Amino acid sequence: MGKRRQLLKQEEIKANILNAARKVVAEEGFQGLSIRKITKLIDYSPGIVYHYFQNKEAIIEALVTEGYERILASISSVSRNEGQPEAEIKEGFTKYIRAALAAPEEYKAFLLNENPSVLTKTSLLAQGIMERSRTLRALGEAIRRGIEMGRFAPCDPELMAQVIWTSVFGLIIKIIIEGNIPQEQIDRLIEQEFKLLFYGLMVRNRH
Amino acid sequence: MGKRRQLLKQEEIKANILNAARKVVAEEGFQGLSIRKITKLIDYSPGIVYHYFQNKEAIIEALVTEGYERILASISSVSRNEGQPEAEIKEGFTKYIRAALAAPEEYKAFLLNENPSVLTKTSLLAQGIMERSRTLRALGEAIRRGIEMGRFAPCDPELMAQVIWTSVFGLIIKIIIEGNIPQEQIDRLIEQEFKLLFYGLMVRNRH
DNA sequence: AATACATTTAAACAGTGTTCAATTATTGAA
DNA sequence: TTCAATAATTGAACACTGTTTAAATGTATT
Repeated sequence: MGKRRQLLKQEEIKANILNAARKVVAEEGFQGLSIRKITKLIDYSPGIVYHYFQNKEAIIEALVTEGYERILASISSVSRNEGQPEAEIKEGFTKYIRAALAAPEEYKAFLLNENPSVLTKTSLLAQGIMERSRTLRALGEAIRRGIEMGRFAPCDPELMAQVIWTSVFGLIIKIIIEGNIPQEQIDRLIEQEFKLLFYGLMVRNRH
Repeated sequence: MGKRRQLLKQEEIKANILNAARKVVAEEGFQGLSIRKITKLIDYSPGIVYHYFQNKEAIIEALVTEGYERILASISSVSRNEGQPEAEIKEGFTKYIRAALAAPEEYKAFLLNENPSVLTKTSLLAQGIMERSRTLRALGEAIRRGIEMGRFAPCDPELMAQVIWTSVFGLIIKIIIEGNIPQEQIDRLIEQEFKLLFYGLMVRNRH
């Protein structure tokens, strides 16, 4: 039956739809995306979309997931720097922040989940939460190690991890929302953020 | 001509429209809001809205501004605690956080400005930025006072204010997005957040 | 070639925001 | 009170939106 070929073709058309969607979003943003615009771009009739996607949200979800996965991938590329927990934490989050800032629309869309016509709170949110908890665990362990090494003051590592995550989170959103912040100031903000957080973590009575 | 009465009536109808809009939003959320639903509720025809508001966004903006103004009002009620900058900062932000969490939809909508079909980046955003910068200034001054009093380590007060604001910001968004976090844990998060931030601010060599 | 199956379409449905000429209600002056 | 002017309101229309579905087309397999 040539089923393999058929499957390939299906994937091809799915990709075409997503490509067209990407194009529309790139030009008019998520709110400018419509099924008819997509199908006009690939010379199909509107109905076709519903043979390859369940609905419009599924398309948006695919696009957003794409961007968010790029961000998540940047986390997993963080090398375990066994020696210095501060460096590991800082490096990891800096990468995360930069990745998030590189795909602001998708990051925002991901956050705005369950909000005005963006996403349903299904797979993507679940995935994000899972991935976040994984990051939180890694962060918590790094803090725990810092405490054991005597670099950080005694504290609840998991709670501290949440607090740090939260701060990073706010930093990203702030930068995205504010928009047009010069790179130089972004760097300073990141630098100061970690400085403050690490000072807060570190044991007292140090230089 | 009874112009005063006319003005009153206009305001009355405007209020009716907004009330109806509030009702729809309360039941179906912002994405469920439509002009026809509003006018059906007050027994008018759809066109009437455009004699009292420029467009749908103006209605949404009015609703969101309302919620956000409540939040901002909570800031201005913070008493200047000249003696203890930490207490002043903590009290102020705690109030702000609680107010934001009390009107999560509006707070989110305000943030999501320029995002999917929520708001235009006009008055509201400008207002938010102004109000924020005012808060930032107050926060910066509190930090400066803390430094002068020898409680905080020397630093750039304005930059530190931004960093702290950012963290608070992240905390709020996190709690709103996550949803269904027990009050008890929210309190712990707030408590820890400030603990970490203040530890970071405080001078070294202290108990 | 005929049948079975997958793909694609066109049209329709119910809804959206918005505009505008026409209608109705209200007002102030004669 | 009547009449003209003005303001308020309507209803229909326009150009969209997402989604469904019967019908038509295309494509393999027997």
